Amino acid sequence: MAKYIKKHISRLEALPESVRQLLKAARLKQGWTQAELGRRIGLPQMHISAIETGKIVPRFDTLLDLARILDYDILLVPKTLVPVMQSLMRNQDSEEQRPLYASDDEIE
Amino acid sequence: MAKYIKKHISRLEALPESVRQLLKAARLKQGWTQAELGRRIGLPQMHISAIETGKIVPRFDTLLDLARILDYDILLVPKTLVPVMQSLMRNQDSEEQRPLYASDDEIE
DNA sequence: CTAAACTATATGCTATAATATATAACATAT
DNA sequence: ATATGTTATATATTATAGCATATAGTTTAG
Repeated sequence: MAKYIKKHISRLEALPESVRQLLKAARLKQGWTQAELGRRIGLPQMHISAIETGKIVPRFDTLLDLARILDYDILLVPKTLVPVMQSLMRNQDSEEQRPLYASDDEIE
Repeated sequence: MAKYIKKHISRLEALPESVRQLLKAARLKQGWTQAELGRRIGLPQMHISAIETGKIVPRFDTLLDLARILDYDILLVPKTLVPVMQSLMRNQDSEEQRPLYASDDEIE
């Protein structure tokens, strides 16, 4: 049976820049402060700051809470469909505002 | 300044069932055991099991590693686009196989 | 310029993801 | 039925997300 290779070397890296930018932009679009956003999902202001500045990588459920309160959702999609989805987001972009897609740049 | 409300009551719940089903299905599609999958991203078999069975909620970067090695990606998308994306995934579904989209059921 | 609002950083603590190892439970094949 | 491969559970430790509070910077409004 194959053993894992890495020995206690954390895989941890910061959230992708694009994700953090998007979260911040979405928060500002709602006109919320970090404290106001945190209040809505039960996180202290300090934590929102840490996430936006890349100090920590949130758990998946935390990111999902954040996304949803900010009118986003998180989808697991087959790689083959990613380009199509990106163009969809860029189009909506034209008629609205933001560079709305994320998770494009590498996390490592 | 508004204070957060919840006092140390964890927001933690299991990963959405649909996400866990998808991860497992994608792993099996590749013909990988939990140990083999874990080896590829540096996680012990036990951890893969815990994620698939909903014992833990992984960090975002962990889920991203998992998704990508399984030929998926994670997108943050505006809620307004979710229905379109879902139908896109269902269509590809017809010509391929899985109910490919996730994060639809609630986490709380 | 000063005050107020907001954001980033600091410290200590708690909960839990992640690491490591072992083994029980389950499935599959011979 | 037993050996083999696979998955789930158990225990212990370490790393870090998250909680709570305080405060130092930074930005914005008057």
